[in-house]
Amino acid sequence: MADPQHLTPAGRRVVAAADELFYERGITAVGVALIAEHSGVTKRTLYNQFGSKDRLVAAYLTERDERWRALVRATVEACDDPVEAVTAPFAALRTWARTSSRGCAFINALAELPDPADPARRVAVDQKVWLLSLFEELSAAADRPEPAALARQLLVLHEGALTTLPLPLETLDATVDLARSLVTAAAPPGR
Amino acid sequence: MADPQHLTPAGRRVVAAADELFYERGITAVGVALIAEHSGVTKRTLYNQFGSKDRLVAAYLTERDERWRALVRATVEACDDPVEAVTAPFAALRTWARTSSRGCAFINALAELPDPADPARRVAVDQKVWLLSLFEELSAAADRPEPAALARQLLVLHEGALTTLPLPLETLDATVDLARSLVTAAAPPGR
DNA sequence: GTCGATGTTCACCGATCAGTATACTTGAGG
DNA sequence: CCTCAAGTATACTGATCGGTGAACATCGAC
Repeated sequence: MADPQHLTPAGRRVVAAADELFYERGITAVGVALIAEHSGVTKRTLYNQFGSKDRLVAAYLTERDERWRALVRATVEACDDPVEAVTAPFAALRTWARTSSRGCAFINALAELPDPADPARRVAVDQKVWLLSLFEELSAAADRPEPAALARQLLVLHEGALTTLPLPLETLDATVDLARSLVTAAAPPGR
Repeated sequence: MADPQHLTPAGRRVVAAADELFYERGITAVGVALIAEHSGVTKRTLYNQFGSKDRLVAAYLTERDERWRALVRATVEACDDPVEAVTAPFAALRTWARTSSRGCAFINALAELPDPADPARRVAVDQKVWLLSLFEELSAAADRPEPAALARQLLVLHEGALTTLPLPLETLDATVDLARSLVTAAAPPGR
């Protein structure tokens, strides 16, 4: 049911409204009635499609995750240089930030949903694990030594830039520069 | 009213209960009745002391901020070497993380309280601004060139480590190492 | 000995919450 | 023509939410 391919047109509009409202105003603070209203759909239809608010939240995070991964993949594939590709997620972050001024939706979800059994937590944690292994793959492909350690550093930088986004501190450019220098400083071995 | 010095004994117990419950379970998810119960205080007393939930939230964040700043200051002052002192907030973070497995309370609060006029947002933003200028002061005192740029990098690293804390990724040690190398790599000028 | 601050007890308010019941409409496919 | 799925309209439930009113207890200070 979390698969947007299997959703009806009304279901897709519900997820779109949930995406905007949950992200902008917070998950707990937004009621299902408001989402139904914004998507031009009856509350009954919403429940026929998703069954519960928890599952709607999971669908919201899943859809956002898929959009984010698609953007990152496209940015990576647009890079000719494998060294440049390692920092492609940071370039994607700059694009992403234009419409996401409230920080990371997944970190925010973890903040609001402390229950370890909540299915939405899986989605959020999986996203970070995915990004970490992507950094590692890209580092290895760019012939960096110790790609795992570099990937950890890049992930922390990425999360730092993402979470300071709602703060008026303008940290994005400085972070991208630092990430680039970390990657280039980690020279290929045996030169 | 947010000053813990002016609080009555009952008021202090309320803040202590709010500190635990708001942080562990989220601000919106925890009702005032639950906080009153956990602090052994009547809901009436809670409202006599704080007036509204918003103000209690602000008091909770203020108290947590003061505790955090005191820890950082103590850690900084325990350093003999001014270069080592620049990364003292990261050492403090390691201590802090032992009791804070749910990430940064201030980032979490920003996630839950999207209203720009919310007084609690000021507290959260001010904390990050304070940390940024502390990094800058310490960098300047350690004779680093471009202390402002270094401070930005350190803040992003710090927030990255803090927000990945609830994730099972073990990023803290790697982050502290990277922070140290950034500080030592920024050699004093004119040597 | 009284007075004000601190706190308790407990009932109460209107609003909102997630979720459900029932009956009706619409439109495409066989 | 009929059927079935998708969706609408509306009213409803029980619980919980933040917040209030009013009367009473305790106790140190002047």
